[in-house]
Amino acid sequence: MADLARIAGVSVSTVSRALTGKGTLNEKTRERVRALADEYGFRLNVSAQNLRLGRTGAIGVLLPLGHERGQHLSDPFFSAMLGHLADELAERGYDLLMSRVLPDRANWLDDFVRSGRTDGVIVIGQSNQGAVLEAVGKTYRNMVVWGASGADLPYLTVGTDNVAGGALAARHLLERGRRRLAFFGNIDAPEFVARERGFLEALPEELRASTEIVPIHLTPESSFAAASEYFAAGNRPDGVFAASDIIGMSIVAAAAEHGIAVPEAMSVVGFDDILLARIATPPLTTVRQDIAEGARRLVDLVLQRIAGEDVSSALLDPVLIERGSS
Amino acid sequence: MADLARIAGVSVSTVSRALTGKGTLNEKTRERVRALADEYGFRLNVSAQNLRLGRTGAIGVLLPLGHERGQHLSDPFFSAMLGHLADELAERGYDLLMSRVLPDRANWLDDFVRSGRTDGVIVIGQSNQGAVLEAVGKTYRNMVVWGASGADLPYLTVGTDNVAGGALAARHLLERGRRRLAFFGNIDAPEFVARERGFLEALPEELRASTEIVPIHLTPESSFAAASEYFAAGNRPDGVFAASDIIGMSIVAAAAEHGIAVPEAMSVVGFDDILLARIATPPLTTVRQDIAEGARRLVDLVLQRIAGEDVSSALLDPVLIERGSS
DNA sequence: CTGTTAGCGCCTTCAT
DNA sequence: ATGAAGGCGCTAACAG
Repeated sequence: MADLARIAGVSVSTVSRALTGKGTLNEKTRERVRALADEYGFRLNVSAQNLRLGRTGAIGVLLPLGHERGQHLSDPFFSAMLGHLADELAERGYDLLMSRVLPDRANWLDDFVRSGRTDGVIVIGQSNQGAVLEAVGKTYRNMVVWGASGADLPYLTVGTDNVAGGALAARHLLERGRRRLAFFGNIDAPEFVARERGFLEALPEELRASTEIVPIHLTPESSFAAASEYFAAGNRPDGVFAASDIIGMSIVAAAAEHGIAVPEAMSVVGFDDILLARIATPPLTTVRQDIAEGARRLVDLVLQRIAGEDVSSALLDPVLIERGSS
Repeated sequence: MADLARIAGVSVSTVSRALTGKGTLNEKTRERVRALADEYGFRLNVSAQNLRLGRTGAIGVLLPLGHERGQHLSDPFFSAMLGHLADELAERGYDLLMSRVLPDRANWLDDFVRSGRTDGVIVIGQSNQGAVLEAVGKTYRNMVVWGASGADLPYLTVGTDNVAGGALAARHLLERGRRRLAFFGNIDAPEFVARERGFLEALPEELRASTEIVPIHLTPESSFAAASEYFAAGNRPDGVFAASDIIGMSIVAAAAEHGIAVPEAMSVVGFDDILLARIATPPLTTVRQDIAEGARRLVDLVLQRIAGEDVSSALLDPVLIERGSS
């Protein structure tokens, strides 16, 4: 900046005013300095600017991999979310600092927020880190979490109404005349627990008892293996609710291997409505989460918190999308 | 830092030395300062630290969306790459600054690298931005691009040998006795052009002329729509090479709708080997790219360039994975 | 072994 | 309308 000031024959503060557009400055001087800056390929150093302004201009997006090392980012749901977050943040002039974290140390989140690398934090998925989130949420305000909302959590959440989503799946399978039901899902993360609960609660009492809960991992390989094993053991449900589309697709593939026709002999309902659900064979019936809207809310909330505004958590409505698998 | 120095009764430089571990310091003083820092929840401000050190501690990962607005990040290949990059960078103490960019302005890349927000840049996919990459590559050194390698590009590349990959697909289909061939792919980005070229070159001359090139977009919906239209028009190839797994899965789905049995009546070969390829119905034969290795190389190269070392581009070998779709 | 000092590149109050 | 000066939070000579 000093160089440019010398070249333009003005002071550094004038250069600053010309390039940021802030403050009051003669229009001609401003134009002249800007032209010179372009000519010499000069740009303001954003890091220094941010240091001076007491901000970083970045929001951290953290993906805790607590329950599933392989899940996040291999699951199209999370990458779609990440893409939308990137777009939303860019639109508002913020950078997106991404971090996958293996929460081995209990203070991974605390370390991150106190390092001052970002102005706020969006955590995608509670995973099994509920305690950590609560602890940090009590003292750190600029944090929003994608996931299940809770009674009175000390942090903001944005998420789909998972209980309602589970109920949608249950009612759909009942309408299809299915009675031998099963739920496939990871029971470690609150989102999935809520889906299971909503599913069970919407069933008539006698079915609730007979419905099988199949604990499963969230990666394609392991959920396929688990489903395959399940069918190999002779289990023959006629209606399955999968806690994610990836699990749902794995179940369909495993069923094919065991000669179980979908949807004739067994209906499968997924969760998320990832883009691939539409081109699966057969196309997957699923409970849709509005990812774009979710990303928008997450960004809205964290920026409002940074601005010191008063905000509260958001709950999004799920929608059942009927396709060929049921 | 000044506060902590006062509390500990030492100077700020002593605090700095204690917390960074650099320089020489009495072990007792170091411990005392550290304990105090913990007690008061003090952490060094990474931004200020980096400003002083003349670095940012971050690498930019840019995804140009030139040819396909919807592609990147909805394609599991790119998100898998992103995940691996995040892991590799984290392991080396770097942050990952992610940016999806719609290259509407010609100087999107120039703006980014000169803003000084990152120490280096990894661009995922050349898209249709070859000219921009070349221009910036001439003056900016710390850039590595995932994609096709070129004669003498002024920037570093890491990528799969797409020509060899195309040839693998061609030979496989020939072995299966397929003769009515088709290639489905976007012909806008160099990676895909190279796959097509490798495919055609490996065919006997008479087949090369009869092979249909079907231009296609890379999102699941649009590639499904295009494939569906293609079959609806009465086309009946018996061997198809898809430029990506997503396209391949779309083709399988579209074929099912038109009563074309895969693999009996038609073999389909994809490209990438995304996790889902294994659980597709039928499981997808594909040309695997080693994403983890690719990410490692990308990070290696950009960090070596930053360190001023002499390095050169890397080309990875593709492998054919035979599964049920062929 | 530790303290003092001079910046990293920028913005902003206070003068003029 | 512009310039001078101080400082954001930190590190690295240079002294002592």
